[in-house]
Amino acid sequence: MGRVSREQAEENRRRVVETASRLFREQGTHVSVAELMKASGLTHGGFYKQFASKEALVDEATAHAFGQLTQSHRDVSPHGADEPDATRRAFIDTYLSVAHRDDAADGCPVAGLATDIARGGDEGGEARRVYTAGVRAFADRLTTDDQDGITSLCTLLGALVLARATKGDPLSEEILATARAALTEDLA
Amino acid sequence: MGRVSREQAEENRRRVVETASRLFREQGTHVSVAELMKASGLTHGGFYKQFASKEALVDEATAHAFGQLTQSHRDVSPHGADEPDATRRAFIDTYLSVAHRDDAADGCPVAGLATDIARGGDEGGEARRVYTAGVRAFADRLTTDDQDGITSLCTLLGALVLARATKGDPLSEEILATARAALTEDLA
DNA sequence: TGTACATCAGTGAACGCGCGTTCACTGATGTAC
DNA sequence: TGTACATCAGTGAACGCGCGTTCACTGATGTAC
Repeated sequence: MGRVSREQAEENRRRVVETASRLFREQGTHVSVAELMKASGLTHGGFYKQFASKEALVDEATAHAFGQLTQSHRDVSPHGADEPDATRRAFIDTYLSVAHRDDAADGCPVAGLATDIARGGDEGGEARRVYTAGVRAFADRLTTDDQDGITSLCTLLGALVLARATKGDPLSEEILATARAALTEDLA
Repeated sequence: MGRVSREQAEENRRRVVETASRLFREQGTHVSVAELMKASGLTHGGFYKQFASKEALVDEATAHAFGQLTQSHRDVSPHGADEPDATRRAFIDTYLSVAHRDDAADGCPVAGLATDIARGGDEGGEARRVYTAGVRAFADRLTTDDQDGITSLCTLLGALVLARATKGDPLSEEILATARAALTEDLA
């Protein structure tokens, strides 16, 4: 193929990080370098021209996924909205929707990466720090005068994880609907 | 080593299932057959004298883990206890303890196996059915006149998963304590 | 601006290793007489 | 009860395969003049 322009190389690199952040959330960080590169339209050999190791990509993809999450929080933040209750209700309904359950790749990294982060070595690298900061920020966003953000996040996350694990059984939709009702019952 | 007595063979088999049910909860179902057999005091070659495939062991180990869960529910059931509120409080405090966070191997299979079940193929085999039935039974156990069992389970599960993923940061203990408080605030 | 050449992103084969699984072999167990 | 032999749980080497990583090579890009 020969050398590629600097802009093209940067775009290729970005696409690998983006692909990784999606496949890691969907299938876990065990997704292979070869698969990641193929899904990005490249061959696996070039990987180490862009990344020091697979672990470095895991760190970068985790940061990328949490960057997107931060952006989506900014887009529909309960804080300072005209109608905070309606905004919160919309956020909860989206988070606990069938669409979010079925699209882990584009979904919340707190849910998609939880187990891989938990099992990823006790010390844990950059990914663990980014993850923890993301959880804290998420809980803060959910905190209101009436609701504790940490507890709301636990219920949201638990419901999404359980709905994904029981998908295919009616219980899955029941979990989503029940948690949605519980989390929105005090809202206007 | 030569042939082994029928009772010895059955005990060896039981030990493999038991070991698998612990290591799968702790590290995921990616734990290798060789590692599983070694941890059971055997060599890997004999595995297929006892199990049809690794997938069959995953199914059996999942069922074993949920069998233990059912037993522990029976031991400290909120139903029919002399002091139901105290029993429920004790259960929640144990479930959201640092000890349970740090011992996934002997812990709740709903938490330890959630991601592996969710990612384990859309149709999913026996393990998926056992898991779903276990979630339903767990939620039923948590249901009271005042509390919805599904929502309580979502909060419990979410808190445990998040505490494990943020372990090493003070946020981890904060999550456990906050969820404990929220889940027990209405109890006597 | 045009030419000569160095750079380096991407390719594809290869590395050692661990995976799930198979198999020839061992020898104590279990059984037939 | 004692002996002869078939059974089969467990061993350890081997299988094809995919893993993360390395490397010689290609040839368009970027640069020096």
